[in-house]
Parts: sequence; structure tokens; C-alpha cells
Amino acid sequence: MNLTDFLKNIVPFSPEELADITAHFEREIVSKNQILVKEEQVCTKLYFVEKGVGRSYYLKEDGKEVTQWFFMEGKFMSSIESFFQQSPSLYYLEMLEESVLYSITRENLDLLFARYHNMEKLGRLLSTEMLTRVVNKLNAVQFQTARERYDYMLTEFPSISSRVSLGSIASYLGMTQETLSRIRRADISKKS
Amino acid sequence: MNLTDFLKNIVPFSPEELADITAHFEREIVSKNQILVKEEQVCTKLYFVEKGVGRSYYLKEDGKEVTQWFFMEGKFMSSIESFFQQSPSLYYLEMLEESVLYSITRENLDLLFARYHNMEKLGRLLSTEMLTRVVNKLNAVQFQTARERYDYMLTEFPSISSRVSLGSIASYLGMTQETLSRIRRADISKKS
DNA sequence: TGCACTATTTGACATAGGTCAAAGGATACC
DNA sequence: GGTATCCTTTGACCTATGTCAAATAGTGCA
Repeated sequence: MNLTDFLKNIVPFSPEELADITAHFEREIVSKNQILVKEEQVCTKLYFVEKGVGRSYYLKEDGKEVTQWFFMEGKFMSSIESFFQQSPSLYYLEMLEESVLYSITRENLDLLFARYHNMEKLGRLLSTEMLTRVVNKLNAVQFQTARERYDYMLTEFPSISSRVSLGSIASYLGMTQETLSRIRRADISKKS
Repeated sequence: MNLTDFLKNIVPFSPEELADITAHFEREIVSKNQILVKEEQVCTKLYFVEKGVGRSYYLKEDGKEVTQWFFMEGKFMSSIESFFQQSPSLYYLEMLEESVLYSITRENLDLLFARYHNMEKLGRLLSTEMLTRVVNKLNAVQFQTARERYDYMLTEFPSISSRVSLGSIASYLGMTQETLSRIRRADISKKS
């Protein structure tokens, strides 16, 4: 999913607007396992994932990584509160595959928000969309069994299980990797 | 917290903008335990809580109510995905105290978004703020013990425990009311 | 002031999912 | 092609929190 097409599908930008907006993004190729932002750093960019998968995660006191979110193709990715509040990030941002990203800085984004009413609208719509997704995950994590949470995740990120390690997925779902492994086993034996 | 002051604090509206915007809201007084929206209904309004507390909740298959969020004074309240997508609400909206609300319809809100760039900005900022709050709750629910979640909630909604019933709070925190009751008991004996 | 109803607390017991440890499998590098 | 490393699976056992049921405390209303 290409940035221009993505933008056009959400808000009816004029061709001039689109050209100006995309000109403020920078193409970046990053390799597998590359870290975009570390904990405590201020996240200076918002990324659009054209190709690849990323995740945000944090480290618990005992050093274990906990995945907070996955970012698939055609989505924006950032350490949101850090980027918008210019505060130290609570999360790491990492790409899990070799990826193609388009990045924009906070200053440039603010400039576009101020310049185009349509851009502000885009920001609002994307933000509400993300809010809905997070609320869905919240409900899944809070009220569903490990089993149901796994099924929920497959609807949210269908291709994830073949692309991302068991441990990353398990911590995203708020369970241990042993539990996730047992769930998958139950699936397989049920099918055969 | 009054609507005009609230709006002014977030975005520097001109006096004319402010007057026009607030003119599109309607004041409503609602009584304790009044339901604003039922499950399956489309939520037609966005509410600003000037006075009172509300909550959104849904019913589990077994008929138990599960609180999804609390809305305190000075916050906007709605069944967000229903209001923005004009889809049937998954939640009930209920006021827990006699309350003063300011409501706006979807059409009027869209009109204001289209008319004022600043209004669109307000929408974006409120939406990102809410997103941050929901992410915080998600982390609390997913990775903290019942005890820690209770403490987190007191920072998010300090006055809640004296205003809202034990059961509503417990389900918000994803625990039973028995567990919450035991946590509170532990608090009291620790303090004395 | 007392009754009826609702909310909270307490106790005994059950269980989903966690922890720890070890064994397999897969991958990659020399 | 062999060995080191990492990822996944499996087993045995444990614990936080849930369930169910009953007792107690609060609250509003006649």
C-alpha cells in the first residue's frame, strides 16, 4: 500500500495538496530487527509502513519484552504519546522484517496540519480509527480467555502468525509463550 | 468545568468561533441512573459533561454489566464508534449522578468540522488524548495485578470511589467485586 | 422508626494460566 | 556438514483471582 493512495482513500485531497504533503515525507529502507526508537528517547518521526511489519514494545523490570502493538503495511507507526507530546518514549519501535517506510518529522507534520484543513481532518480520522482498534484490544484483553484473545488477534492481524515470533505475539496478547503454544497445539489436534 | 472555557484551553478559538460552536450545543439536565443510549441503538449525540459522572458499559451473555469507561466533569462522552460510524452501539451510556450535559448531533459537529479548521484540530487533539488514556488502561489491565490496577485507576479517576458503586468499578478494572472488596480491606488494615 | 431492598464483605473452594526446567526443532554461520 | 544459538513445545507444579453462597451493613422510603 502506497502512501499517496492511502491518503487519497481517506480524505479527498486535491492533487496539489497531495503532492505537497507527500513531498514532506522521506523514504527509508530499514533492515530486519532494526530499532527505530529506544525507550527514553523522544520519538521524532511518524512512519508510514509501505512494506514490512513493525512493533512497539517495552521492557519489564525483569527484562522481558512486552509487545504493545503491531504495525502492518498501510498503517502509520510511531510511539504516539512520545511523538505528539515530545516526551521520552515508553516504548521501543522495531521493524521485524526488512521494510520500506515513509517518515515525517513533527515540525513538518505540524506545518501540514496548519496549512491544510484536510490534513487536520486526516489526523482526526486516523486518530479515531486507532482509538477504536485499541478499545477493541482492551475489551479482548480484559474480558476474554487466552483462547478468545488469540482468535481476536487473528482478525486484527491475519498474517501475523507466520511473520512474527511466538514470543512477540504471546506478550502482545498478555499471555506467556507456553500458553500460546498450547493453544496452537489444541487448534491443530482439533482440525485433524 | 464549563464548555466554553474547556474549548478555549485546548485550541485558541476566536470569540466568534467560540460563540458559533457553543450555539450548536444543547444543554440537557439528566437524572441519576438515566440511560442516554442503549445497546444496538445508534448514538446520535456527543456529550460534554459539565457536572456529574457517566459511564459506558455492556452486558455480558450472562447479563452482568461490564463498565468500559467513566466520564467525569470536563470530558466528552459518547459511544465513540457508534457516534462516528453511525453504527449500532455496543455499549450503554448511563449517567451515575444527576448531571448537566451539553450535547451536539453528528450533523452539527460535521458542520463545525467543515466550517472551522480549528474545530478539526480540536477533534484531533481530543482524540489523541483519549487514545493515550485508553493505551494506559490497556497496559494496566494487561500487565498489572488487581492491586496495581486499582492504584492506576485512582490516578486516572481520583474521586471515583466515593461516587460510584463497587461493582461498576470492579468490572471497569476487570476483576470481581469480591476481589476489589478484599483489596480495599487490605488498604484499610495497612493504614491503621 | 422500622422495613425492604441493595450494596458490600467474608469464607470455602475451584481453576485458568503462570513459572520453572528441560527437551526438541529450526536456522545460520564457519 | 557440523556445531552453536535461538525458538518452540512439553511436563509438573503453583498461585492469583474467580465462583458460589451466606452474612452483614447501608439506604431510602412509608
